[in-house]
Amino acid sequence: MEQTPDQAARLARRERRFERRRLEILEAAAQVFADKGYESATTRDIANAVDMGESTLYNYFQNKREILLAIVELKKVEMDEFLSQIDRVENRQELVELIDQAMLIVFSRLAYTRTLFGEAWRDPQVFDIAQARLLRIYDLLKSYLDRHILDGHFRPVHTDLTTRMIIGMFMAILAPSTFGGQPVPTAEQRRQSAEAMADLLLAGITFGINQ
Amino acid sequence: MEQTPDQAARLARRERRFERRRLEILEAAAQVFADKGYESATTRDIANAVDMGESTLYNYFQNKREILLAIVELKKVEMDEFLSQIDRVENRQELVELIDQAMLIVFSRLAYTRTLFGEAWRDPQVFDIAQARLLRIYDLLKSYLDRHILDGHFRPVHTDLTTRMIIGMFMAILAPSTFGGQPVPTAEQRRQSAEAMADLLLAGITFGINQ
Amino acid sequence: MEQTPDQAARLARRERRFERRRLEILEAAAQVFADKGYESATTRDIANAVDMGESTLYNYFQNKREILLAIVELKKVEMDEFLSQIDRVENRQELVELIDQAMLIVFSRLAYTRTLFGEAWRDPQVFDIAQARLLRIYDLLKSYLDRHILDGHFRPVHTDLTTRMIIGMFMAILAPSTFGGQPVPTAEQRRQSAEAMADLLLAGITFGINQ
Amino acid sequence: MEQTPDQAARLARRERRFERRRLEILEAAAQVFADKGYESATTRDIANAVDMGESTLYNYFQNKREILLAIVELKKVEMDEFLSQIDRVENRQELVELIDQAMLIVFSRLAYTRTLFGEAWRDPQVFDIAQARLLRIYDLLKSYLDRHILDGHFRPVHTDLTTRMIIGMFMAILAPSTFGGQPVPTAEQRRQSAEAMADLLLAGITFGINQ
DNA sequence: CATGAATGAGTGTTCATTCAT
DNA sequence: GATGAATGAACACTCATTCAT
Repeated sequence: MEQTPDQAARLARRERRFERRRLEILEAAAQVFADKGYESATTRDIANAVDMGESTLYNYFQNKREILLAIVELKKVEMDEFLSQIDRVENRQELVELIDQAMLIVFSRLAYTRTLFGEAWRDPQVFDIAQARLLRIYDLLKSYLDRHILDGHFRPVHTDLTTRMIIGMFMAILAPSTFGGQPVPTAEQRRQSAEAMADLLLAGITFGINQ
Repeated sequence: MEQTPDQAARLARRERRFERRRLEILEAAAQVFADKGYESATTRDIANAVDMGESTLYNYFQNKREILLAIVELKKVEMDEFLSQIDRVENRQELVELIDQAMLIVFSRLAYTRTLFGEAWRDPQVFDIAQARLLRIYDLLKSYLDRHILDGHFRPVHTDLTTRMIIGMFMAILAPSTFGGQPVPTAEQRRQSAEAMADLLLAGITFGINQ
Repeated sequence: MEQTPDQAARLARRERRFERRRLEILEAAAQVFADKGYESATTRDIANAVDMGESTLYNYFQNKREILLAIVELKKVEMDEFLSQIDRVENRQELVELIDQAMLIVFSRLAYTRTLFGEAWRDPQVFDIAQARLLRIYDLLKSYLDRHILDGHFRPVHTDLTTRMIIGMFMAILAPSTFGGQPVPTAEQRRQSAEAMADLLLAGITFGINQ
Repeated sequence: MEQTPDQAARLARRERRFERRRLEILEAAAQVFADKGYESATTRDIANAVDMGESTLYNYFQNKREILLAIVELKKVEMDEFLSQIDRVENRQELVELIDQAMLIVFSRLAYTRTLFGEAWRDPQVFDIAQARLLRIYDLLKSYLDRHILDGHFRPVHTDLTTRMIIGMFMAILAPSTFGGQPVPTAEQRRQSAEAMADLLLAGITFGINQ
């Protein structure tokens, strides 16, 4: 009851150890889920991947499903934060840069992405999270479009549908690596893809930018 | 050895009955798989959906997996055949029409599509089928682009990436109904989406069409 | 109600056809049971072996088990009848001949024998039949021994145990072909085996026959 | 990394517990297989016999078949070791003793024997094990015969066939208890059987031993 | 905190048998 | 008499989860 400072330190360390171990599990589980899908992945698979006993998992998570949810909630903000930079995009070059960086982020956590979208339409709760994430991105993009249509930079397109199509274009570029088992593109290829996307996108939504 | 006509007729009828029943099962199973995913769907679920005994399924299919494969192989050609009409597309109006019809086809078999793409990245065999289907579409679109770039109708874009992005745009439009649980759009909404897609697409790949 | 002669003939023919078909089934089923064992053999296996529909079997037998019982009851007498000749055996040469013929009989229906002894200790009813058959043989042999001990041809051995051991010797010779998957011996090999058995047997149960 | 002694002790105890439990299962399963046969015996039967949950079995064995194989491999050597004593047999009395002891060994594990021979001609792998065991015994006996024929103690019989027949005689004596459901013989009956066998056997393979 | 052991509730699949045609 | 189709009752096996240690 006394040794407060000592105890507190010990507790904090324990806490950190606990949190670190939790993350290890999530990392490994994300990979397993990405490979086999949530249903096909067994708790034994996960335990093996973290190199711990199966039952030990239950010291860190209530059940298998909670692991899934923890994964998909993880780093939920990162992309949003990054994408808020879109407001600073003022020319083609900056747009290319933004797309390029966004791709990099996705590739840096392929397993998470695969898991998220792989289970989203099975599991309503996961779906909600995926939707929320996409919605955040959707909002950023749409308001960007709206604004620049207003100020005359872009043609008056149907911003709802267009925003969705932009996301579709982006995912189509990522798809081969994310879902198709293709290797992650090199920096050069990534840049090329970003250029192509900016090209298709801009030449469609701006007046005669190419002329 | 004689009664050929009678026997043949009986055999043919049996054959048809068998095939019809098989299709009933596939229809129901596609719905179940679309709802729950292949792994979570049980043979009991399927049997209930067709309103037959669980074991009766095995008179029509060797095992659960064969049902999945039969579903994803089903109607494999329909979309390809339709899309070959793209060569006849010569102006914006015809493009809108084509997109509109393509959407209609997808919506007419939502369960199949969901099942196909839902399992594609779990199951290599399903993946191959999905890829083959997409590749056929990809080829049709890409050669269309290539041709019209040559004859000067389109800007010289990166046709590989652009083709993929076009598919991405299309899927982004379908996504809410296909994967998001949203209701299938009305004819009006469909037309509006087709217009928006043609708009974004053409204004990007043609020279100064808006000017 | 009238055409008695015609009807009777037709009925008799039908009866014969029926009996013939029953035997075909038993023949095929015996082979299947011999190969796979009763439990592992399926009614489908049997139906395939007779080249008929699975359900057609049930026009000839009440159920799978009845097929087994019909098999093991079949030809139950043949060996008994043959062995009653043992009373006429008066010298070594005739004994060799008898053993040789007995082996021939067993080899002529390997499948039946395998089935009978294969299921005998699983199925009490089959066991009873097997036991009854062996008992009949046992009785014939034992009374033969008893008689010839009385008349001084044989040493006064323990006839119960000795009879059983004689049967054991006989089965040991048959075992490789019957249970071991070895090919049925040639006439020459059979004769050699019969000689060896007579040799071991006689030199043991007669006084100084070799001296 | 340090507490080696403690950890090692705990591990060893666990190991022993595991092995003990494995044996319990094998013991019970052997009985079940002996009673019903491998195919008819269910995993539930086995589990009930060991008084554990059905699924718990699978913590000790990969599948039902592995239980069978573990049973038939168990104690594979015991009989061989014992029978190597045959070389020390020099007179009738010692032979009787040997046979008596061999019977005792068989009776001490009736369930194993029944299971082994009950499945041997169904399952090639079990067959191989049964054959190997018999072959070992065959070799010991045959070389014993060969040797004593050479040194003039035995008549020049056909040693291959004779060896097999000896095994047959032995099994014929065991058969009632092993396969026929008869009670295991008393020590007195066992001795009597051994005497009878030695009697039949010796009087056949030795020159005038009775005279 | 870690884990081996145990298990109930399912899962896909088999198979003998029935029945309408 | 022959059979395709249907099915209930099992069966071996899996797996997430619990619990004593």
